[in-house]
Amino acid sequence: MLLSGAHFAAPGPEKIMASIDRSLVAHLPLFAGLSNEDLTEVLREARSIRVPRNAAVFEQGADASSFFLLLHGHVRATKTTPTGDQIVVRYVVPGDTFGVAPAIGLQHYPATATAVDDSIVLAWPSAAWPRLVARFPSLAANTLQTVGQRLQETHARVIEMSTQQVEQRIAHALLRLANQAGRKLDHGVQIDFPISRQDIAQMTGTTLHTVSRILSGWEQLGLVESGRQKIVLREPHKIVLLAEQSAGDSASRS
Amino acid sequence: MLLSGAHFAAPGPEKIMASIDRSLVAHLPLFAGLSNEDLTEVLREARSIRVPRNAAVFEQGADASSFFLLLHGHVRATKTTPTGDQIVVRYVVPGDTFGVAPAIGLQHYPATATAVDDSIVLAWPSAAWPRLVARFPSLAANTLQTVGQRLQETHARVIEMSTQQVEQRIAHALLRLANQAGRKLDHGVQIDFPISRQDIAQMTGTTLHTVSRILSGWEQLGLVESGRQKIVLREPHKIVLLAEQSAGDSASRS
DNA sequence: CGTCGAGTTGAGACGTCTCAAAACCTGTGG
DNA sequence: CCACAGGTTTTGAGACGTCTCAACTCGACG
Repeated sequence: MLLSGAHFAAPGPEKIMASIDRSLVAHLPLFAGLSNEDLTEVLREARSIRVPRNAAVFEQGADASSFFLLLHGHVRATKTTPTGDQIVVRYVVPGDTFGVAPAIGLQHYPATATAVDDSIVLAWPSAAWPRLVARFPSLAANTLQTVGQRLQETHARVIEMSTQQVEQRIAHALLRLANQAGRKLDHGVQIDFPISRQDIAQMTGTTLHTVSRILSGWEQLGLVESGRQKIVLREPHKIVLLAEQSAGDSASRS
Repeated sequence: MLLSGAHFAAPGPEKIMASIDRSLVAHLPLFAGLSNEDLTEVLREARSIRVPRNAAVFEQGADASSFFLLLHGHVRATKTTPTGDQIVVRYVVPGDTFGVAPAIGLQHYPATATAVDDSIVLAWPSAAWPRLVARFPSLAANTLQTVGQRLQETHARVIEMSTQQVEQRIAHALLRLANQAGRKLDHGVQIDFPISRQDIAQMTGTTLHTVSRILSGWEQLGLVESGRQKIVLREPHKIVLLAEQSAGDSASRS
């Protein structure tokens, strides 16, 4: 399962030969501390790839042949257990690195990355990592910071799952998504990519049924407006209150 | 809340002036790729500190003045939420780094570290990190790998909490602890530091009551032998089976 | 127009939590 | 050396949140 060639032939991601727009990426955390020339040198080794909606960038367990930076679109990282259960690890937003298995010493991708939107990614061959790091040590330092932050976020998720009930967890998840990928509308904030109840269930450790019930409830109260793979937060502030609500104090019962 | 001085005055950790035994640490992942002289130089900046049982190495939210390497003993890292809920992030075993907040760009410790055993730690001042990394880039690369691994482990924990029920999660937790800190006895494997039902509950996202009930059940079946802050796995293999058991297939009902 | 994925909703089962009380163990101070 | 104090563990009983199972609706797309 190499990145290029056969694997990408079927669903259709394709290389784009245009040179990469440096102004788009220069400010990213990954490249902090690099000069303009350094950046050019780093980017020279990357290819830009179009990934159509619902196509996989890489699959869990496959050989970690590349690491990536998302330029445009949205990518969902999921893990599947031997028993077939699946969870959503995170949603990748533009500017994020992902699939950094080579950097953390993994031979194989620990998750599957799927474009949920038509997306554009930069891809470096894994072999480039040690070379680039040797030449530009701040790449390692920057990536360390990023991975450290993700570790903190994942701990936060563990805490949520340990101490909060489903409604609070869903509220948190939606607020996080709205912050990362919210599109401001006049009647609220829309999560700017297709997302199903199932996806939310896999982010919060519950079932799509429970998610559906809770969102239906919120819709009744006018907190959200949701449809097929679409969610708009109409009252973000009230959802924040829901999220912070501790197990004891329940709301008015309609 | 600085590391030295007043903070450590009360419970009694004390500096040990003996030079650090290099043979003990030379093989650790953190130091991979360093020459003997490099190692000497790195160790020169560290102090060795004795931390008595139940004393804190650092507190969540405190200024991240140092980062650490555990030489001897065991340290529990915990996080407390604003509402007072607490979870166990992990148990640190000898050879592990911890409190690496400076490396991942955090100004304050995201968790509290408490010695559960009389322990000995190496401490470097935070200010040393950028200097050491500049001089020995493999430190950053090695730490990146370590943090990456921890991220994987934490994801595994999220998956467990999403897909398994309490009994399986406890089984997994105990097996992990036994692997990391198991002392082999003739009648089983003992977890080699004091650990309460409460601790296990905070590792697995449940209550001490449920942990107690389940361990009592296991004790009936002869799988474990447990007492006050003590657990011996008598039948590790059978516990592995329990851990792998999916939600559907329940055991024989006595 | 039929099919299929996404969402909704009800009813009941079940695992775990909560509340409560008691027994137990261990280190400490009288 | 004993008794007490405080943390740990056990166990019961009932409440409750969420899952499971099941059926149905809706809308998009070929």
